[in-house]
Amino acid sequence: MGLRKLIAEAESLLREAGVDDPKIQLSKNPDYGEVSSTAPFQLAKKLKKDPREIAEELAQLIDLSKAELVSSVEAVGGYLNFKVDWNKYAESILNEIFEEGERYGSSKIGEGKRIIIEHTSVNPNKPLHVGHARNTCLGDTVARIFKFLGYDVTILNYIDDSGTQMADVVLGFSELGYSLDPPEGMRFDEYCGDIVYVESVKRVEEDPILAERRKQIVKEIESRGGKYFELNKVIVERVLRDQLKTCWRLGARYDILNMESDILGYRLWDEVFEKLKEKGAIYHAESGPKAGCWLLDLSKHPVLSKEGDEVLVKSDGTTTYIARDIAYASWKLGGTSKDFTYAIFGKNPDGTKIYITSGNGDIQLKLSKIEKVINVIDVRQKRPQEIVRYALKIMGLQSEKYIHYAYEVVALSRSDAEKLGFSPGPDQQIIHMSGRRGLYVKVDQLIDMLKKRAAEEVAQRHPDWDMNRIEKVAEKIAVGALRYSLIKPDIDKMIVLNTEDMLKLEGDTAPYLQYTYARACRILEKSDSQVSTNPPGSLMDVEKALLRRMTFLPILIQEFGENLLVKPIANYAYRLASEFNNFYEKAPVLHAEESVKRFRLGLVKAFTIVFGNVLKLLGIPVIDVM
RNA sequence: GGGCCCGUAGCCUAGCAUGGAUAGGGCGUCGGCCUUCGGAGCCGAAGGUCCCGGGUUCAAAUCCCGGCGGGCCCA
Repeated sequence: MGLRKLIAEAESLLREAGVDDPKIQLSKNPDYGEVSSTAPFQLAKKLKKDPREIAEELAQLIDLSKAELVSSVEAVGGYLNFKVDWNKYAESILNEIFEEGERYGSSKIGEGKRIIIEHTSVNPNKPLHVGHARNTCLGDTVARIFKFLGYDVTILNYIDDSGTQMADVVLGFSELGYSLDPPEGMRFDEYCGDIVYVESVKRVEEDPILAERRKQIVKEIESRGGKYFELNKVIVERVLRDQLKTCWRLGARYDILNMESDILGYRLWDEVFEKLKEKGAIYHAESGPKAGCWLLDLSKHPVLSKEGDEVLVKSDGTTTYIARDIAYASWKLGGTSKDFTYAIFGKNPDGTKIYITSGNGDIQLKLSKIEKVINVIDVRQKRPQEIVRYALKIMGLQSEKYIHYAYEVVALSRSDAEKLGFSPGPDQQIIHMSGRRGLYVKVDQLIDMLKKRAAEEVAQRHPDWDMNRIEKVAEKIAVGALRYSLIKPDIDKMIVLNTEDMLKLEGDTAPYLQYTYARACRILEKSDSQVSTNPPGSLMDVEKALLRRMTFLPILIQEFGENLLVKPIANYAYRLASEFNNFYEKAPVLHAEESVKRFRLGLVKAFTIVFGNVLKLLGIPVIDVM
């Protein structure tokens, strides 16, 4: 146990010296030791003394005779800085890493508990664009980390197969003469989204007769019968199968596909409706513009009360999107007596089964011991998600477990919008993507661009490689690059897509991380010496820095359990790679004297373990040779 | 009109939740390092009113209040 042991030791030393609740922090600068305490500042107030004096006194009081890792405590300007015996500390860190291996950084905190994560959830009428990819990559990464924390993770993908967006494409195929066969070389999801959907939307806007026809189609799809319903089913499945190819390419996987039509079909809403009525949370409007509708009473909500009540059932008896979402959310929390039945839709690349809700299915799945339900949905859905949560609370469900994992959208830069044929206004710095207008950059399109760029680099470095090998590596580089650039920024910040910048493979990018890993592999490959965890003498600064960084991982992962943030881990990956490259530059391994060489090989080996774990958590493909 | 989020060098960004010692990086610019483990690398330089103004505190990029600018949601 490296860092955690050190912190525990420093705490206990301070406690023995009489500090009740010693605060320990990581030192910012190696000159201040490994960990420090600001306890003297806290005590200064109570004791009405100079913190510098208190620090001095505490430093004197601390008894180091029982300390294992701490070698000295120094008082500097009111701080207490703990320095370690680096030879012991290094050995302790390396031993822990080698003992834990692939599990290094993981935990058992989630054992016996389930986390449900819904992500992706793209309407099945178009291909995925980069905005969707942010959702998928975030959701998939969150899932990977929860799994590492020991949780049972179930991944849902919600498929809205029965809205106006479906009627648009059904109309295109049935009334506007589009064939169900895409043009040569084009995938069905792209054909459907890029051509049929965009054209259909345009025509409906221009032609009231088509608009009327579309309304009929929506109704028929909801009624679950008739030729439009059947046609819609075909389209949904074909698009969905194509969309999943993109998701898999990004490294994501799914357990269950929840069809919106089945939420209707299984009448989950009826039960929820009765419950809400019982609780007096909904009422039937008798007059006014919303006469005939059933509304959710929001008057007691601290914020939403200012915006009026929310319609759940329209005057024609159909449910709103939010109503269905409340029903679906109740199911996720185990709050409905009815449950879906499933059929098998297919398999993930890792061989695990993907289930799909189905009226004809005979498979039952019981999702129990639910700890959290995480819904990865962009920030524009904040209000509706809050309404859902409020309704759950009224129904007596554990709404605090229902989490809207909100992230900002991906927008287009001026130059990318222009490339797509859009003319931005003079002051328009960002342009929002739009499926309806066909204004978006597709995920596969972007990965392919990255791949081409990466392949050029690989080919240059390995003139002896055949195309197949180059392509394989280039694909991994491209996917890593995209995932990293979508995961790394703060979820509260909009990403303005700039494909030119994105094609760079240097600096703070995934290829840099992958390259660093490959470099470390070369060293291990070229050596046949024994690996040692025992430092032969005093350590170089770059060795200490690398060890220090490696020992942060377990605490970092533990913190994820509290803040659910992926960004700090992406950031950590970069720092760790950077420390390794510094080490690589300044501390020769293979050409060092034997005992030094063995220890450094230990460092390199440990690095590949820790770094490999981190890359896997982030879904960045690990490459031995690139 | 109401609510939410963002604002750190030319550009992008870390740090903000849990206040602490000289605000870290990356791109770009300029200058170095391949007869030692892969130069997708490393080192150095220039570049900062941490949006503005108050407040809390021994201590504020970080917490609180009020503005400004941008984005979003609702009406």
